[in-house]
Amino acid sequence: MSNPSPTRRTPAQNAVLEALRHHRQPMSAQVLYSAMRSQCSIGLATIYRSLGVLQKLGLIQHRVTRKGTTLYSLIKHERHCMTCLHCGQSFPINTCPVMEFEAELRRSSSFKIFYHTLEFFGLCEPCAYQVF
Amino acid sequence: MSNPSPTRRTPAQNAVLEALRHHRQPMSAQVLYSAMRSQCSIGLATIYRSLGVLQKLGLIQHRVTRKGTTLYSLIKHERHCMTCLHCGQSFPINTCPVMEFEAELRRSSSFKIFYHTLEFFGLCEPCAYQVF
DNA sequence: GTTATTGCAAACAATTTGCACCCAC
DNA sequence: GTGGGTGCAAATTGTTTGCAATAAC
Repeated sequence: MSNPSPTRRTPAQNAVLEALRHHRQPMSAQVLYSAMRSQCSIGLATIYRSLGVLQKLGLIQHRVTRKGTTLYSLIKHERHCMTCLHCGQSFPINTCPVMEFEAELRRSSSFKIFYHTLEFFGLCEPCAYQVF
Repeated sequence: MSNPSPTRRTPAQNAVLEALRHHRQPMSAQVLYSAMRSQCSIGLATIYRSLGVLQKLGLIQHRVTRKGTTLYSLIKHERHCMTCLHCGQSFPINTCPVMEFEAELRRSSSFKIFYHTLEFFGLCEPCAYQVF
């Protein structure tokens, strides 16, 4: 649960951040690994460790896919979605109904909020028809 | 991704449902396993399979913890939370700011929504102080 | 009797940990 | 020289799959 308490930003952390900035979309650690691998030399473990720190710095956000893979991205591009429990496909939602609530929560609680995840689950039209 | 298309409710599925109903709180497959094990004889794989089907029937919901474990519970007891990225503790939130949005989404889209998850991430007060 | 369900064990995949090496200060 | 940062490989953990035995209808 606890990474070593960071002192300053390390080269690896910067590299990971840069990669995320460059690719502009949520990526898993493993994908980051193969993507960065071609450029510099970095270990998978280091990527995981860096992601952990960057998250605690409030710089990146995550979401967990249906298969259990964690995707990381720069904070801001909040994009929520509806995910089908059958085919696993995710359909993006372009609005966020939680912004105001989050602001309110920030004011009223001592918890330091960086980001949130919102996901709807159910069946997409084809699957709803097909499954039962 | 895809379980076999269910025909009717199986004994195992009913047992899992009953266990969830009885324990009244989100449980992982593994915990369900050891809990049910003492009562009846059931395999872990069967539990996973049953959970998958029950989910598609719109009977249970899930959320993934910070450690990657999936917790299942009966649909309704929606309880969202704020999770600390450092210590991993989750603090429940008692209201849900998404209900109305979900209803709207149901009307406007052909996706069949069963439930949603909402989670805020950041640092709890002690950790925010301690980490940096 | 045929088909779907189940349990077990093996397989898988994502992530974490132990440890030696190395670099910066 | 000391301490944190890094890479590698091994270990861990949650989940899925293959398959033979079984139960349901």
